[in-house]
Amino acid sequence: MEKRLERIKKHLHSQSYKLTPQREATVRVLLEHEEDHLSAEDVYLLVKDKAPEIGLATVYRTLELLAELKIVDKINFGDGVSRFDLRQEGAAHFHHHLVCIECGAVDEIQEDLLGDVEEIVERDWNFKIKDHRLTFHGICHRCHGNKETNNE
Amino acid sequence: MEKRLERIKKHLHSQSYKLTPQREATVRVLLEHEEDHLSAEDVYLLVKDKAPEIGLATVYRTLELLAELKIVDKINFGDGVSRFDLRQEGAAHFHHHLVCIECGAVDEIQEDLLGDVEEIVERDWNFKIKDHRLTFHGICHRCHGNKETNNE
DNA sequence: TTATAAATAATAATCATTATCGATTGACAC
DNA sequence: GTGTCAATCGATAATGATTATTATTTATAA
Repeated sequence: MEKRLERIKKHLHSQSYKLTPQREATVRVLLEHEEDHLSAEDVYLLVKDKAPEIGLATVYRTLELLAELKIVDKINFGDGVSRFDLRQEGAAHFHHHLVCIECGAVDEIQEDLLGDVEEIVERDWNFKIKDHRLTFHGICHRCHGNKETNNE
Repeated sequence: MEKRLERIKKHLHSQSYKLTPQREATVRVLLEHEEDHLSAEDVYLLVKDKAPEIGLATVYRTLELLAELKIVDKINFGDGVSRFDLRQEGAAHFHHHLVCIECGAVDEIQEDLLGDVEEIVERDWNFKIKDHRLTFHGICHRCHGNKETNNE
């Protein structure tokens, strides 16, 4: 964790940004909640535990900065808030998501899966892919197990 | 076009909803701008030409209703507004999008492409897929042609 | 026609996000 | 150390998309 923080610090410095205490506290929260998909408000509340004097605007500014540097990805599941997700270090592509329409859980798929599809899109549509967003909506394995869903 | 409108009318009636003049005007705008990805505000302004007395809230309500009935899909490209896209009649799956980071153009991919991927996800993650969202961000064929992009 | 529920227009309210602005901080020159 | 400058910050106002409210209108059917 300290290693990743150190690398993020270097990444910021390479772009002439500083890792201020507020930014560090924000990054730490993201590192500690890597599995979650926190909204800016969520992050704000968690950061306040570490740095009670931090302002909401600073959290927004920091998340925006981290997104710009591709350290986090800003995603939207259609519920009216943006969520922030740490990009896997060294991952060539942004991971995918499984959103359960029963319980609301969001699971991640780290596997690429889109290799062939991207090849087709680049060739047939002459489109140079820089990033992607893939989200499946459906019933997760937990809800799926709880009750038989034979309809449709 | 009238045929599709008629079918949408039937679809509404089957759920005990009426195709009021305001709703009809809204659907007509969507049919006439099938290629576009209009925001609620966009739709509102266009509908006002047909039905000047319509209220913004009615457009929102109508779009929400149409989304609920799966006649349109609500999508979000991360620019702060929801956009509404008519679902292709008879299409098993929602189509995909290519968003150009140069010019902002949004193109559609009607081909499925995800068949194999969905099979893997359903099997390996035990996730019952009901819907999906796939968007590629990159350089479209128009911008791609204008200047050589050899970086990266 | 009259009762009733659905739908509407106008507009107020909400909520996430962004902009503003004065204060603070840290790096560096002197 | 002190001054200067730019980056950053906290507080909060402003914005803008969306939703809720409410009184009114419309459609439907007895």
